[in-house]
Amino acid sequence: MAALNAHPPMQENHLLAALPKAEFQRWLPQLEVVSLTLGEVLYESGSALSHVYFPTTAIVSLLYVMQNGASAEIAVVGNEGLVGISLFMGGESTPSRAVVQSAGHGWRLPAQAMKDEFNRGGPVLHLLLRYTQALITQMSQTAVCNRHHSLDQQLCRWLLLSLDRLKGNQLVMTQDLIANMLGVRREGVTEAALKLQQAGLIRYARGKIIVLDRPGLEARTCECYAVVKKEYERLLPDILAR
Amino acid sequence: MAALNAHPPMQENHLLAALPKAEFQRWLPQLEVVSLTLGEVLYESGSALSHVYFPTTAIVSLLYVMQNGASAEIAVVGNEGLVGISLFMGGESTPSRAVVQSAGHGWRLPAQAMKDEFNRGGPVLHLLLRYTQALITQMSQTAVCNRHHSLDQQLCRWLLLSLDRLKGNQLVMTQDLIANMLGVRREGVTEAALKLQQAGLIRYARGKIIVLDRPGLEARTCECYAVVKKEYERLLPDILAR
DNA sequence: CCCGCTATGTACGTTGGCGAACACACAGCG
DNA sequence: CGCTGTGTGTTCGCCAACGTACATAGCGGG
Repeated sequence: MAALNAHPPMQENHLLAALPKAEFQRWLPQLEVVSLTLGEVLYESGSALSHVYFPTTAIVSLLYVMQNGASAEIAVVGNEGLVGISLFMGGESTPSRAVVQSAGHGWRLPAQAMKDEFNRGGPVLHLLLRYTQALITQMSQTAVCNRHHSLDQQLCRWLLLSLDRLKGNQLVMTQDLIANMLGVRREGVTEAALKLQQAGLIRYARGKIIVLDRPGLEARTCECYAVVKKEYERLLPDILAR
Repeated sequence: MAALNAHPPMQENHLLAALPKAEFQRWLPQLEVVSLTLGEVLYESGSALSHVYFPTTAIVSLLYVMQNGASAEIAVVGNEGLVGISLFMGGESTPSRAVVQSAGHGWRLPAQAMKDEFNRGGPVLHLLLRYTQALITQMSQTAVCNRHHSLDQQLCRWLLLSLDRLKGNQLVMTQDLIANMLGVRREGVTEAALKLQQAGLIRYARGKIIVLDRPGLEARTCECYAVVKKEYERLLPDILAR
């Protein structure tokens, strides 16, 4: 773990941190720090992955982009997880796209190293699969939320999910970006955000959002947020104990 | 495979059929034919699974039921797959419910047998994970579809997905049931179904739907259906070659 | 310091799906 | 044979989100 500390600006990735020592040692020589810039595409729909990414301070969205250009977020990945599960699930690619939603850093590992490690079986395999199940829950709940909940509620859910994956209480994120993730109009996000600001829950200006009252957001969001959060805690207790 | 033929009324489950001989022989003594009745709950949200199910002539919906009783379908499983992936993914349970959406039969296998086989690694593990990735795609696409597409389009998608998992061109399914799956009002389904009937694509009465013009449905549905179908074919080519 | 760009705010008519209420019609049962 | 329950059709007002258009306001570079 000393190696991690050798990169002071890097926060940990909790999935990496939970690896048994032996496995981590095997990976270490191949792990590489990368800077992830806003809007950067880590992989494209249908293309084979060259690396898997373990975000530390960055957040990555899994996004589906429709033929007409409209988009919808499937799930979000931060320092609790990894981007590129299709590598070990066996598909090599997915119909979705991975986009950096919040700039920062992460580690990356060559695809082959990940596959080799996974195929050894053992604890790494089980850890990755439990993470994948948590991710599945997030995707399912996104489907439910898209069906039944108001934009106001979804915005709260989205802010909380993002906040959980960052340190501090500030998000660097324009309303236009959020609208793209949620798959709604920018104007809709403006109205919803205004309500939250007027209620004193958040404050924002030109792409910076500061969360003032987190419990207030939790009170306004739908059940989806709690369902996902509890499922991550249930499936990955060793990881999320911060 | 002779054992399957020993049950003439049973159609195959393609996932079972794709198992290597040695593995199949190990499972055989523990496989049990079960009759699945409409509305039967195979597992409940949050409860541990006692068996995994391999539908043959039945269709099973993975459903999330909200606190207020509203529901939304996450994905659908038929003779191409299995119900209970959380067993080998490591979570033992999920926040969703598995409900029989179309009565029929299936095989079931005790949970422990599935876990033991999975933990041997090898081809069964990879087969199951590829299936899981296909299921993930279906879930993702459900989220996208819920966000962006009209009820008319979603009804077509749903009919096609169900049809793909049955033989023949008839569905036994009330509009009320469909509304529950899609998470919409029954009246909405009535209106959408009327349009399809008036266009000569389907014919229905009191819980029986007959598809007259499948290409017509495909022309009316959104891209989601094709995305999911292609991904199943890509990930499970050995299985879906009927 | 001003210009232009980007981010946010506002307004207007439109629409798809909602909730509720009720009409009808067929099937199966006693 | 008529009754009852279940499945389907129809209506009406309502509202959230949409598409479009345009207004303001801060920020950064020339």
